[in-house]
Amino acid sequence: MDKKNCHASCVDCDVRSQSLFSQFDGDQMATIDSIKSCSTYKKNQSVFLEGSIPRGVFCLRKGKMKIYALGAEGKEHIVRVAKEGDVLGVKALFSNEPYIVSAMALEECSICYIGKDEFFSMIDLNSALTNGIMTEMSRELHEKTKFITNMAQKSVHDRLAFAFLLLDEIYGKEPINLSREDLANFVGTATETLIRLISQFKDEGLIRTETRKIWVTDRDSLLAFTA
Amino acid sequence: MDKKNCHASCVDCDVRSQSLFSQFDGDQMATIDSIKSCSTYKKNQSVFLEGSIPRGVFCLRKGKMKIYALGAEGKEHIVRVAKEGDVLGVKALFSNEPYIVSAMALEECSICYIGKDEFFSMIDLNSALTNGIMTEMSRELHEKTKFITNMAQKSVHDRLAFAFLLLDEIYGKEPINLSREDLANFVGTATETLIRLISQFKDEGLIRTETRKIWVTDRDSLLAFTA
DNA sequence: CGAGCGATTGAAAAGACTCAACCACCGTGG
DNA sequence: CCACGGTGGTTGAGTCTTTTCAATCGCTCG
Repeated sequence: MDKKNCHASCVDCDVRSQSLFSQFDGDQMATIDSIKSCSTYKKNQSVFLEGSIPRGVFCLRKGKMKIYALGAEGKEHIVRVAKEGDVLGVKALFSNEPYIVSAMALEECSICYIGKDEFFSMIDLNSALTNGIMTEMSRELHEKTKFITNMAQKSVHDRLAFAFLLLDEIYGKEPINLSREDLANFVGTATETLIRLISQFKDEGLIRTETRKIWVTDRDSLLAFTA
Repeated sequence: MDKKNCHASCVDCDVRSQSLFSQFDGDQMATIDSIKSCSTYKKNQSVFLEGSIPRGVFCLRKGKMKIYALGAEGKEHIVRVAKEGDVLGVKALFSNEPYIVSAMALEECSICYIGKDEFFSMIDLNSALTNGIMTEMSRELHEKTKFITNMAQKSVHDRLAFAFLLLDEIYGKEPINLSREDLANFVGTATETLIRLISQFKDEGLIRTETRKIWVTDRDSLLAFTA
């Protein structure tokens, strides 16, 4: 594994407030600090692979990751893009089955790791965490359900509009920064089709691009497509 | 509401063994019996509606239900078909948001109901239930993830093959019994397309039909499409 | 028996994919 | 410093899939 260790404390982790771990007090934070490790992953480096056995959870401190599955013919499908503060691998730990998705760093990432046993003992100590996980799971299930309906009924055009809105939130103030291929694999279409639609969206003034960077300039109009 | 009460006990409920409530002892079962109510729903009767506030959970004792969302232009998309033993509405209770899907009886159904407060006090009493719910949620999340990948990448033909396999398991020994329109709304395609594919599947000897009933006759070949 | 709904078929049009070629940028090594 | 090769991005043309619209069929339930 080609990753470097870093030694940062959860206490001053500026993404903690948005994460599952937001509800911990000082003591518990110290505990986490003592059991977690933190590594740096380079762009395109794998964090975990579909089919392998989960041994802990990951907390994304810095950077973006893509979570993807390999469909038929090995075609990659990006299930989601994870951002700072996201905790990955919790469900896999509960379902007690191998990963059904892979995770790869889209840019330089700083990722903390907590082993399975430690994570479960944290749960026993803090019932708020259990509730947080439940809430998180139901929220995610909720989102996926909507997503499936969208996927099933909408044209590629409308799905792309939806994807832009999602990604815009994930990237926050920064521009969306994905390869055309990744974008196509997120929307579920061919790269060429995606490119054609991108220029169409540009012509209509909905987005602005600069090499691979994309800015959403008209959220409302995009939203109208997904209604 | 046009539903009739029935007075059956969980103790001799023959689907309990497959449900979330399988892990209860006699005492707890008696408690549930005392707090639950049970009603009969006729075919095409709504059980709950998208947008309304969840006030409890439903346990499907007998019959099949469709769980669906309304997409753009009011087009129905069937998210799943619930069968005997399925418990519905747990996630909605946790996420504490209005239902994002509706539920309707596909045939005469017998459905038990447990109010929100009672359900949460059950959870407090039996931590195994919490675990069961977590496992259930992660399993479902797992399934939906796979489903999205399938949805995104596969042709209608292959999605239908996948749908037949799913439905075959849900219906068990009985034939799949859905209207062509419901089937189309489950697969995410137009009714006409679905009908054409059905006759194609029949020609290839993968399924057998009789009016609206469908038997899967060649699981292996269907499975090959979804690989 | 007749209305009406679900199922089916046909034909044409639209959407999306594939394949192939070409462009543009970037880093490397000579 | 420049030529080279490689990768990712873009465009065009043809083809296949899927949808749409329209018409017909067939059954069931008053």
